[in-house]
Amino acid sequence: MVAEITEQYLKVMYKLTERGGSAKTTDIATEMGIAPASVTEMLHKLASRGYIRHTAYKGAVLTPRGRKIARKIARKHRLLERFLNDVVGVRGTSGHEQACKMEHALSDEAERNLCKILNHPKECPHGRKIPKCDRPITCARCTESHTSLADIGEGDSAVVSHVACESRDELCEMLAMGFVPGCRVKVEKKVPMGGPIIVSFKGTKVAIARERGKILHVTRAF
Amino acid sequence: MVAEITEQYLKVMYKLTERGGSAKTTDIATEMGIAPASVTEMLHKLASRGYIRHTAYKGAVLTPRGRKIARKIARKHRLLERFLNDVVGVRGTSGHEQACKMEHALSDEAERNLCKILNHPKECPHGRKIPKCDRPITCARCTESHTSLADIGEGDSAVVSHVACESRDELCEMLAMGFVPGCRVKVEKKVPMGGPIIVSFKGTKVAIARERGKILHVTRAF
DNA sequence: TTTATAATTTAGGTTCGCCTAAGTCCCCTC
DNA sequence: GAGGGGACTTAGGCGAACCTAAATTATAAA
Repeated sequence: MVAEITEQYLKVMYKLTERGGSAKTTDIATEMGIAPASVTEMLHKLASRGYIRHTAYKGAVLTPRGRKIARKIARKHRLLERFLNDVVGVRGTSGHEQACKMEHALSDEAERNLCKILNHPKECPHGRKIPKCDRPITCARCTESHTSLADIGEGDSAVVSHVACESRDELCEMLAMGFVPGCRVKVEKKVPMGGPIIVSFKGTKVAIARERGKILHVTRAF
Repeated sequence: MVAEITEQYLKVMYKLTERGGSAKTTDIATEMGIAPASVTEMLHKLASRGYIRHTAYKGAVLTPRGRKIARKIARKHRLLERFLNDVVGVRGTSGHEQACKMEHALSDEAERNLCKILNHPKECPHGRKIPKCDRPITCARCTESHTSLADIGEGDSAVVSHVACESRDELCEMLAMGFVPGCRVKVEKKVPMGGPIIVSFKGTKVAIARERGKILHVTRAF
Protein backbone atom coordinates (compact mmCIF):
# COMPACT_ATOMS: atom_id res chain seq x y z
CA MET A 1 0.00 0.00 0.00
CA VAL A 2 1.20 3.43 -0.99
CA ALA A 3 1.12 6.24 1.57
CA GLU A 4 -1.53 8.87 1.07
CA ILE A 5 1.00 11.64 0.73
CA THR A 6 2.79 9.72 -1.98
CA GLU A 7 -0.45 9.40 -3.93
CA GLN A 8 -1.06 13.10 -3.47
CA TYR A 9 2.33 14.06 -4.93
CA LEU A 10 2.02 11.65 -7.82
CA LYS A 11 -1.45 12.92 -8.65
CA VAL A 12 -0.29 16.52 -8.70
CA MET A 13 2.63 15.61 -10.92
CA TYR A 14 0.30 13.73 -13.23
CA LYS A 15 -1.88 16.78 -13.55
CA LEU A 16 1.08 19.07 -14.19
CA THR A 17 2.57 16.85 -16.87
CA GLU A 18 -0.66 15.90 -18.61
CA ARG A 19 0.23 18.15 -21.53
CA GLY A 20 3.83 17.02 -21.67
CA GLY A 21 7.02 18.33 -20.09
CA SER A 22 8.24 17.84 -16.55
CA ALA A 23 6.77 18.89 -13.23
CA LYS A 24 8.59 21.83 -11.68
CA THR A 25 9.30 22.05 -7.97
CA THR A 26 7.60 25.41 -7.56
CA ASP A 27 4.50 24.36 -9.47
CA ILE A 28 4.08 21.31 -7.29
CA ALA A 29 4.63 23.43 -4.20
CA THR A 30 2.04 25.99 -5.33
CA GLU A 31 -0.47 23.31 -6.19
CA MET A 32 -0.09 21.69 -2.81
CA GLY A 33 0.21 24.87 -0.80
CA ILE A 34 3.57 24.02 0.76
CA ALA A 35 7.16 25.31 0.57
CA PRO A 36 9.33 24.37 -2.43
CA ALA A 37 11.99 23.00 -0.09
CA SER A 38 9.52 20.43 1.18
CA VAL A 39 8.82 19.35 -2.36
CA THR A 40 12.49 18.84 -3.20
CA GLU A 41 12.84 16.65 -0.16
CA MET A 42 9.87 14.51 -1.13
CA LEU A 43 10.99 14.27 -4.75
CA HIS A 44 14.15 12.58 -3.54
CA LYS A 45 12.08 10.02 -1.69
CA LEU A 46 9.77 9.41 -4.61
CA ALA A 47 12.76 9.00 -6.92
CA SER A 48 14.48 6.58 -4.55
CA ARG A 49 11.32 4.49 -4.56
CA GLY A 50 11.14 4.42 -8.32
CA TYR A 51 7.99 6.46 -8.81
CA ILE A 52 9.64 9.37 -10.58
CA ARG A 53 12.83 10.43 -12.33
CA HIS A 54 14.20 13.63 -10.90
CA THR A 55 16.96 15.77 -12.38
CA ALA A 56 18.21 18.48 -10.04
CA TYR A 57 17.05 21.95 -11.11
CA LYS A 58 15.27 20.45 -14.10
CA GLY A 59 12.05 19.02 -12.74
CA ALA A 60 10.68 15.52 -12.48
CA VAL A 61 8.73 13.04 -14.62
CA LEU A 62 6.71 10.00 -13.65
CA THR A 63 8.06 6.51 -14.29
CA PRO A 64 5.60 3.94 -15.66
CA ARG A 65 5.21 2.64 -12.13
CA GLY A 66 4.51 6.09 -10.74
CA ARG A 67 2.18 6.95 -13.58
CA LYS A 68 0.06 3.90 -12.94
CA ILE A 69 -0.59 5.00 -9.38
CA ALA A 70 -1.09 8.60 -10.43
CA ARG A 71 -3.64 7.70 -13.09
CA LYS A 72 -5.61 5.66 -10.64
CA ILE A 73 -5.75 8.48 -8.12
CA ALA A 74 -6.52 11.08 -10.76
CA ARG A 75 -9.34 8.87 -11.98
CA LYS A 76 -10.77 8.48 -8.50
CA HIS A 77 -10.38 12.19 -7.88
CA ARG A 78 -12.24 13.22 -11.01
CA LEU A 79 -14.96 10.64 -10.58
CA LEU A 80 -15.51 11.88 -7.06
CA GLU A 81 -15.61 15.46 -8.30
CA ARG A 82 -18.24 14.50 -10.84
CA PHE A 83 -20.17 12.68 -8.20
CA LEU A 84 -20.00 15.48 -5.65
CA ASN A 85 -20.96 17.98 -8.30
CA ASP A 86 -23.69 16.08 -10.14
CA VAL A 87 -25.25 13.91 -7.50
CA VAL A 88 -24.53 15.45 -4.14
CA GLY A 89 -24.91 18.96 -5.49
CA VAL A 90 -21.75 20.49 -4.08
CA ARG A 91 -20.85 23.81 -5.66
CA GLY A 92 -17.66 25.83 -5.96
CA THR A 93 -14.17 24.67 -5.06
CA SER A 94 -15.40 22.65 -2.10
CA GLY A 95 -15.92 19.57 -4.26
CA HIS A 96 -12.31 19.59 -5.35
CA GLU A 97 -11.08 19.81 -1.79
CA GLN A 98 -13.28 17.00 -0.61
CA ALA A 99 -12.33 14.81 -3.55
CA CYS A 100 -8.66 15.50 -2.73
CA LYS A 101 -9.03 13.64 0.53
CA MET A 102 -11.62 11.08 -0.42
CA GLU A 103 -9.71 9.83 -3.44
CA HIS A 104 -7.25 8.04 -1.16
CA ALA A 105 -10.00 6.25 0.73
CA LEU A 106 -12.10 5.13 -2.22
CA SER A 107 -11.65 1.44 -2.99
CA ASP A 108 -11.26 0.13 -6.51
CA GLU A 109 -14.59 -1.62 -6.20
CA ALA A 110 -16.34 1.58 -5.15
CA GLU A 111 -14.58 3.44 -7.96
CA ARG A 112 -16.00 1.05 -10.55
CA ASN A 113 -19.51 1.24 -9.17
CA LEU A 114 -19.33 5.00 -8.92
CA CYS A 115 -18.31 5.14 -12.54
CA LYS A 116 -21.35 3.08 -13.45
CA ILE A 117 -23.71 5.24 -11.43
CA LEU A 118 -22.36 8.31 -13.15
CA ASN A 119 -22.77 6.65 -16.50
CA HIS A 120 -19.09 6.55 -17.39
CA PRO A 121 -18.32 10.26 -17.53
CA LYS A 122 -15.53 11.41 -19.82
CA GLU A 123 -14.34 14.40 -17.86
CA CYS A 124 -14.43 16.07 -14.46
CA PRO A 125 -16.42 19.27 -13.79
CA HIS A 126 -13.33 21.31 -14.71
CA GLY A 127 -13.11 19.66 -18.09
CA ARG A 128 -10.15 17.45 -17.33
CA LYS A 129 -10.16 14.00 -18.85
CA ILE A 130 -10.97 11.12 -16.56
CA PRO A 131 -8.36 8.40 -17.14
CA LYS A 132 -9.80 5.04 -18.19
CA CYS A 133 -9.86 2.27 -15.67
CA ASP A 134 -6.97 -0.15 -15.76
CA ARG A 135 -8.90 -3.28 -16.39
CA PRO A 136 -10.63 -3.18 -19.74
CA ILE A 137 -12.59 -6.20 -18.64
CA THR A 138 -14.41 -4.01 -16.17
CA CYS A 139 -15.31 -1.44 -18.75
CA ALA A 140 -16.50 -4.17 -21.06
CA ARG A 141 -18.86 -5.38 -18.43
CA CYS A 142 -20.05 -1.86 -17.91
CA THR A 143 -21.16 -1.48 -21.47
CA GLU A 144 -22.69 -4.93 -21.40
CA SER A 145 -26.09 -5.50 -22.99
CA HIS A 146 -28.10 -3.27 -20.78
CA THR A 147 -31.45 -1.93 -21.66
CA SER A 148 -34.00 0.21 -19.89
CA LEU A 149 -36.62 -0.98 -17.47
CA ALA A 150 -39.29 0.36 -19.80
CA ASP A 151 -38.05 -1.98 -22.49
CA ILE A 152 -38.34 -5.28 -20.72
CA GLY A 153 -41.55 -7.26 -20.63
CA GLU A 154 -44.02 -8.09 -17.91
CA GLY A 155 -42.82 -10.88 -15.67
CA ASP A 156 -39.17 -10.31 -16.54
CA SER A 157 -36.48 -9.80 -13.96
CA ALA A 158 -33.43 -7.58 -14.23
CA VAL A 159 -30.57 -6.14 -12.24
CA VAL A 160 -30.18 -2.39 -12.05
CA SER A 161 -27.01 -1.28 -13.77
CA HIS A 162 -27.24 2.44 -13.29
CA VAL A 163 -29.59 5.38 -13.29
CA ALA A 164 -29.07 7.98 -15.95
CA CYS A 165 -30.86 11.17 -14.99
CA GLU A 166 -30.69 14.62 -16.42
CA SER A 167 -31.33 16.31 -13.13
CA ARG A 168 -29.78 15.75 -9.79
CA ASP A 169 -33.15 15.78 -8.04
CA GLU A 170 -34.42 13.04 -10.25
CA LEU A 171 -31.42 10.89 -9.53
CA CYS A 172 -31.77 11.51 -5.83
CA GLU A 173 -35.37 10.46 -5.95
CA MET A 174 -34.59 7.27 -7.80
CA LEU A 175 -31.87 6.42 -5.32
CA ALA A 176 -34.17 7.25 -2.43
CA MET A 177 -36.73 4.83 -3.82
CA GLY A 178 -34.10 2.16 -3.64
CA PHE A 179 -33.10 1.83 -7.28
CA VAL A 180 -29.41 1.43 -6.67
CA PRO A 181 -26.92 -0.37 -8.89
CA GLY A 182 -26.97 -4.08 -8.29
CA CYS A 183 -30.49 -4.39 -6.98
CA ARG A 184 -32.74 -6.97 -8.51
CA VAL A 185 -36.11 -5.91 -9.87
CA LYS A 186 -39.06 -7.62 -11.53
CA VAL A 187 -41.60 -5.98 -13.80
CA GLU A 188 -45.00 -7.04 -12.51
CA LYS A 189 -47.16 -5.07 -14.83
CA LYS A 190 -46.96 -2.33 -17.37
CA VAL A 191 -50.13 -0.31 -17.33
CA PRO A 192 -51.20 0.25 -20.96
CA MET A 193 -51.32 3.56 -22.78
CA GLY A 194 -48.03 4.79 -21.38
CA GLY A 195 -49.22 4.19 -17.85
CA PRO A 196 -46.91 3.44 -14.96
CA ILE A 197 -44.77 0.36 -14.57
CA ILE A 198 -45.33 -1.77 -11.53
CA VAL A 199 -42.10 -3.16 -10.22
CA SER A 200 -41.43 -5.45 -7.32
CA PHE A 201 -38.09 -5.39 -5.57
CA LYS A 202 -36.74 -5.81 -2.06
CA GLY A 203 -40.08 -7.26 -1.03
CA THR A 204 -42.17 -4.26 -1.97
CA LYS A 205 -44.01 -3.22 -5.06
CA VAL A 206 -43.64 0.20 -6.54
CA ALA A 207 -45.35 2.05 -9.34
CA ILE A 208 -43.14 4.40 -11.28
CA ALA A 209 -43.86 6.57 -14.25
CA ARG A 210 -43.06 5.09 -17.68
CA GLU A 211 -40.65 7.93 -18.27
CA ARG A 212 -38.79 7.00 -15.16
CA GLY A 213 -38.45 3.47 -16.39
CA LYS A 214 -36.56 4.72 -19.40
CA ILE A 215 -33.75 6.20 -17.38
CA LEU A 216 -33.34 3.08 -15.31
CA HIS A 217 -30.69 1.02 -17.07
CA VAL A 218 -30.83 -2.67 -16.31
CA THR A 219 -29.25 -5.93 -17.28
CA ARG A 220 -31.68 -8.72 -17.95
CA ALA A 221 -31.61 -11.53 -15.40
CA PHE A 222 -33.32 -14.87 -15.21
CA MET B 1 -10.73 23.59 12.03
CA VAL B 2 -10.17 20.47 14.06
CA ALA B 3 -7.37 18.09 13.09
CA GLU B 4 -8.43 14.85 11.51
CA ILE B 5 -6.82 12.77 14.23
CA THR B 6 -8.74 14.71 16.87
CA GLU B 7 -12.00 13.94 15.10
CA GLN B 8 -11.01 10.29 14.90
CA TYR B 9 -10.42 10.02 18.64
CA LEU B 10 -13.60 11.87 19.52
CA LYS B 11 -15.64 9.68 17.20
CA VAL B 12 -14.26 6.50 18.75
CA MET B 13 -14.97 7.82 22.22
CA TYR B 14 -18.47 8.73 21.17
CA LYS B 15 -19.06 5.21 19.94
CA LEU B 16 -17.65 3.67 23.13
CA THR B 17 -19.75 5.83 25.42
CA GLU B 18 -22.95 5.70 23.46
CA ARG B 19 -24.48 3.37 26.04
CA GLY B 20 -23.21 5.34 29.00
CA GLY B 21 -20.02 5.12 31.05
CA SER B 22 -16.56 6.37 30.19
CA ALA B 23 -14.17 5.46 27.40
CA LYS B 24 -11.30 3.29 28.59
CA THR B 25 -7.77 3.74 27.31
CA THR B 26 -7.40 0.14 26.19
CA ASP B 27 -10.74 0.11 24.40
CA ILE B 28 -9.82 3.22 22.46
CA ALA B 29 -6.42 1.73 21.65
CA THR B 30 -7.97 -1.51 20.44
CA GLU B 31 -10.56 0.29 18.37
CA MET B 32 -7.89 2.41 16.70
CA GLY B 33 -5.27 -0.31 16.40
CA ILE B 34 -2.57 1.59 18.29
CA ALA B 35 -0.71 1.26 21.60
CA PRO B 36 -2.47 2.30 24.84
CA ALA B 37 0.41 4.62 25.66
CA SER B 38 -0.31 6.60 22.54
CA VAL B 39 -3.90 6.97 23.61
CA THR B 40 -3.01 8.27 27.07
CA GLU B 41 -0.80 10.85 25.47
CA MET B 42 -3.55 12.03 23.14
CA LEU B 43 -6.15 12.05 25.89
CA HIS B 44 -4.04 14.65 27.68
CA LYS B 45 -4.06 16.82 24.60
CA LEU B 46 -7.76 16.43 24.05
CA ALA B 47 -8.41 17.27 27.70
CA SER B 48 -6.18 20.34 27.59
CA ARG B 49 -8.17 21.54 24.60
CA GLY B 50 -11.47 21.06 26.37
CA TYR B 51 -12.87 18.26 24.25
CA ILE B 52 -12.89 15.64 27.00
CA ARG B 53 -12.61 15.22 30.78
CA HIS B 54 -9.99 12.67 31.69
CA THR B 55 -9.42 11.15 35.12
CA ALA B 56 -6.22 9.13 35.36
CA TYR B 57 -6.86 5.39 35.48
CA LYS B 58 -10.61 6.02 35.27
CA GLY B 59 -11.27 6.72 31.62
CA ALA B 60 -12.54 9.78 29.81
CA VAL B 61 -15.86 11.36 28.89
CA LEU B 62 -16.72 13.90 26.22
CA THR B 63 -17.46 17.48 27.15
CA PRO B 64 -20.41 19.15 25.40
CA ARG B 65 -17.91 20.76 23.06
CA GLY B 66 -16.24 17.45 22.27
CA ARG B 67 -19.53 15.65 21.92
CA LYS B 68 -20.71 18.15 19.35
CA ILE B 69 -17.75 17.38 17.12
CA ALA B 70 -18.00 13.66 17.78
CA ARG B 71 -21.68 13.54 16.89
CA LYS B 72 -21.02 15.35 13.67
CA ILE B 73 -18.29 12.93 12.65
CA ALA B 74 -20.25 9.89 13.76
CA ARG B 75 -23.16 11.18 11.68
CA LYS B 76 -20.99 11.65 8.63
CA HIS B 77 -19.40 8.27 9.14
CA ARG B 78 -22.67 6.42 9.37
CA LEU B 79 -24.25 8.28 6.50
CA LEU B 80 -21.24 7.42 4.37
CA GLU B 81 -21.48 3.80 5.42
CA ARG B 82 -25.12 3.75 4.41
CA PHE B 83 -24.26 5.39 1.16
CA LEU B 84 -21.37 3.08 0.34
CA ASN B 85 -23.46 0.07 1.27
CA ASP B 86 -26.78 0.99 -0.30
CA VAL B 87 -25.88 3.08 -3.29
CA VAL B 88 -22.34 2.21 -4.27
CA GLY B 89 -22.84 -1.42 -3.39
CA VAL B 90 -19.75 -1.95 -1.27
CA ARG B 91 -19.87 -5.10 0.79
CA GLY B 92 -18.05 -6.31 3.89
CA THR B 93 -15.87 -4.24 6.17
CA SER B 94 -14.46 -2.19 3.33
CA GLY B 95 -17.27 0.33 3.61
CA HIS B 96 -16.43 1.04 7.21
CA GLU B 97 -12.77 1.60 6.43
CA GLN B 98 -13.54 3.92 3.57
CA ALA B 99 -16.06 5.86 5.62
CA CYS B 100 -13.43 6.20 8.37
CA LYS B 101 -11.31 8.34 6.10
CA MET B 102 -13.98 10.04 4.05
CA GLU B 103 -15.89 11.29 7.09
CA HIS B 104 -13.22 13.93 7.70
CA ALA B 105 -13.40 15.23 4.17
CA LEU B 106 -17.17 15.41 3.78
CA SER B 107 -18.47 18.96 4.06
CA ASP B 108 -21.56 19.84 6.02
CA GLU B 109 -23.31 20.76 2.82
CA ALA B 110 -22.50 17.40 1.26
CA GLU B 111 -23.58 15.66 4.43
CA ARG B 112 -27.00 17.28 4.25
CA ASN B 113 -27.49 16.42 0.62
CA LEU B 114 -26.31 12.87 1.15
CA CYS B 115 -28.83 12.50 3.94
CA LYS B 116 -31.51 13.67 1.57
CA ILE B 117 -30.45 11.27 -1.16
CA LEU B 118 -30.54 8.39 1.30
CA ASN B 119 -33.98 9.47 2.42
CA HIS B 120 -32.96 10.30 5.99
CA PRO B 121 -31.83 6.90 7.23
CA LYS B 122 -32.12 6.20 10.94
CA GLU B 123 -29.19 3.85 11.32
CA CYS B 124 -25.97 2.67 9.71
CA PRO B 125 -25.59 -0.78 8.13
CA HIS B 126 -24.39 -2.12 11.50
CA GLY B 127 -27.53 -0.95 13.21
CA ARG B 128 -26.00 2.01 15.01
CA LYS B 129 -28.11 5.11 15.31
CA ILE B 130 -27.27 7.99 13.01
CA PRO B 131 -27.14 11.16 15.14
CA LYS B 132 -29.50 13.89 14.03
CA CYS B 133 -28.01 16.85 12.27
CA ASP B 134 -27.31 19.91 14.39
CA ARG B 135 -29.47 22.38 12.60
CA PRO B 136 -33.12 21.39 12.76
CA ILE B 137 -33.77 23.97 10.10
CA THR B 138 -31.73 21.88 7.71
CA CYS B 139 -33.65 18.73 8.43
CA ALA B 140 -36.88 20.56 7.88
CA ARG B 141 -35.70 21.59 4.47
CA CYS B 142 -34.36 18.13 3.79
CA THR B 143 -37.64 16.42 4.33
CA GLU B 144 -39.29 19.11 2.33
CA SER B 145 -38.68 17.86 -1.14
CA HIS B 146 -39.39 14.17 -0.97
CA THR B 147 -41.82 12.88 1.61
CA SER B 148 -45.05 11.00 2.02
CA LEU B 149 -48.52 12.41 1.54
CA ALA B 150 -49.23 11.80 5.20
CA ASP B 151 -46.39 14.08 6.15
CA ILE B 152 -47.34 17.23 4.32
CA GLY B 153 -49.65 19.81 5.82
CA GLU B 154 -53.18 20.86 5.01
CA GLY B 155 -53.39 23.15 2.01
CA ASP B 156 -50.09 21.96 0.59
CA SER B 157 -49.70 20.71 -2.94
CA ALA B 158 -47.43 17.94 -4.16
CA VAL B 159 -46.62 15.76 -7.13
CA VAL B 160 -46.81 12.00 -6.78
CA SER B 161 -43.35 10.53 -7.19
CA HIS B 162 -44.13 6.87 -6.71
CA VAL B 163 -46.28 4.45 -4.77
CA ALA B 164 -44.63 1.82 -2.63
CA CYS B 165 -46.42 -0.96 -0.82
CA GLU B 166 -46.17 -4.56 0.23
CA SER B 167 -49.08 -5.98 -1.69
CA ARG B 168 -49.84 -5.72 -5.31
CA ASP B 169 -53.55 -5.37 -4.71
CA GLU B 170 -53.08 -2.34 -2.60
CA LEU B 171 -50.87 -0.85 -5.24
CA CYS B 172 -53.38 -1.48 -7.99
CA GLU B 173 -56.09 0.06 -5.91
CA MET B 174 -54.10 3.22 -5.50
CA LEU B 175 -53.44 3.34 -9.19
CA ALA B 176 -57.08 2.69 -9.94
CA MET B 177 -57.96 5.65 -7.79
CA GLY B 178 -55.78 7.70 -10.03
CA PHE B 179 -52.70 8.11 -7.92
CA VAL B 180 -50.22 7.57 -10.69
CA PRO B 181 -46.71 8.93 -10.64
CA GLY B 182 -46.61 12.48 -11.87
CA CYS B 183 -50.11 13.53 -10.89
CA ARG B 184 -50.60 16.65 -8.86
CA VAL B 185 -52.43 16.45 -5.55
CA LYS B 186 -53.47 18.86 -2.83
CA VAL B 187 -54.13 17.99 0.79
CA GLU B 188 -57.45 19.62 1.66
CA LYS B 189 -57.85 18.32 5.16
CA LYS B 190 -56.30 15.83 7.51
CA VAL B 191 -58.99 14.45 9.78
CA PRO B 192 -57.57 14.45 13.32
CA MET B 193 -56.89 11.40 15.47
CA GLY B 194 -55.32 9.46 12.64
CA GLY B 195 -58.37 9.88 10.50
CA PRO B 196 -58.35 9.93 6.71
CA ILE B 197 -56.73 12.51 4.52
CA ILE B 198 -58.95 14.45 2.13
CA VAL B 199 -57.15 15.00 -1.11
CA SER B 200 -58.22 16.91 -4.17
CA PHE B 201 -56.78 15.98 -7.53
CA LYS B 202 -57.88 15.98 -11.12
CA GLY B 203 -60.84 18.10 -10.13
CA THR B 204 -62.28 15.72 -7.58
CA LYS B 205 -61.91 15.16 -3.88
CA VAL B 206 -61.23 11.77 -2.33
CA ALA B 207 -60.64 10.52 1.17
CA ILE B 208 -57.90 8.01 1.73
CA ALA B 209 -56.84 6.27 4.91
CA ARG B 210 -53.96 7.83 6.77
CA GLU B 211 -52.00 4.60 6.34
CA ARG B 212 -52.46 4.82 2.60
CA GLY B 213 -51.07 8.33 2.67
CA LYS B 214 -47.84 6.96 4.00
CA ILE B 215 -47.16 4.78 1.00
CA LEU B 216 -47.79 7.62 -1.40
CA HIS B 217 -44.44 9.23 -1.97
CA VAL B 218 -44.61 12.80 -3.17
CA THR B 219 -42.46 15.77 -3.99
CA ARG B 220 -43.66 19.03 -2.56
CA ALA B 221 -44.85 21.56 -5.12
CA PHE B 222 -45.98 25.18 -4.89
C1' DT C 1 30.16 37.88 -21.25
C1' DT C 2 28.66 39.47 -17.15
C1' DT C 3 25.34 39.92 -13.80
C1' DA C 4 20.86 40.18 -11.65
C1' DT C 5 16.96 37.61 -10.51
C1' DA C 6 14.31 33.70 -10.00
C1' DA C 7 14.18 28.82 -9.22
C1' DT C 8 15.93 25.14 -6.70
C1' DT C 9 18.41 22.70 -3.25
C1' DT C 10 20.75 21.99 1.26
C1' DA C 11 21.01 22.31 6.15
C1' DG C 12 19.15 22.51 10.43
C1' DG C 13 15.17 22.53 13.17
C1' DT C 14 10.12 21.81 14.71
C1' DT C 15 5.86 19.35 15.47
C1' DC C 16 3.01 15.52 15.61
C1' DG C 17 1.57 10.98 16.41
C1' DC C 18 3.34 6.85 17.16
C1' DC C 19 6.39 3.32 19.56
C1' DT C 20 8.77 0.35 23.54
C1' DA C 21 10.13 -0.25 28.14
C1' DA C 22 9.62 0.71 32.65
C1' DG C 23 7.12 2.25 36.30
C1' DT C 24 2.56 3.04 38.91
C1' DC C 25 -2.11 2.30 40.23
C1' DC C 26 -6.49 -0.21 40.82
C1' DC C 27 -9.05 -4.04 42.12
C1' DC C 28 -9.98 -8.73 43.01
C1' DT C 29 -8.75 -12.87 45.43
C1' DC C 30 -7.24 -15.20 49.22
C1' DG D 1 -5.28 -6.40 54.53
C1' DA D 2 -1.61 -8.35 51.57
C1' DG D 3 -0.37 -9.66 47.16
C1' DG D 4 -0.71 -10.34 42.24
C1' DG D 5 -2.15 -9.36 37.69
C1' DG D 6 -3.98 -6.41 34.47
C1' DA D 7 -4.88 -1.61 33.20
C1' DC D 8 -2.86 2.63 32.79
C1' DT D 9 0.74 6.22 32.69
C1' DT D 10 5.43 8.13 32.23
C1' DA D 11 9.76 8.61 29.95
C1' DG D 12 12.56 8.60 26.18
C1' DG D 13 12.90 8.06 21.39
C1' DC D 14 11.81 7.71 16.29
C1' DG D 15 10.26 8.84 11.61
C1' DA D 16 7.53 11.56 8.54
C1' DA D 17 6.53 15.78 6.59
C1' DC D 18 6.76 20.25 7.12
C1' DC D 19 9.27 24.85 7.91
C1' DT D 20 12.95 28.93 7.44
C1' DA D 21 17.31 30.59 6.12
C1' DA D 22 21.18 30.21 3.46
C1' DA D 23 23.63 28.45 -0.46
C1' DT D 24 23.66 27.07 -5.18
C1' DT D 25 22.29 26.87 -10.05
C1' DA D 26 19.75 28.32 -14.20
C1' DT D 27 18.32 31.87 -17.17
C1' DA D 28 17.63 35.91 -19.39
C1' DA D 29 18.72 40.82 -19.75
C1' DA D 30 22.28 44.26 -20.19
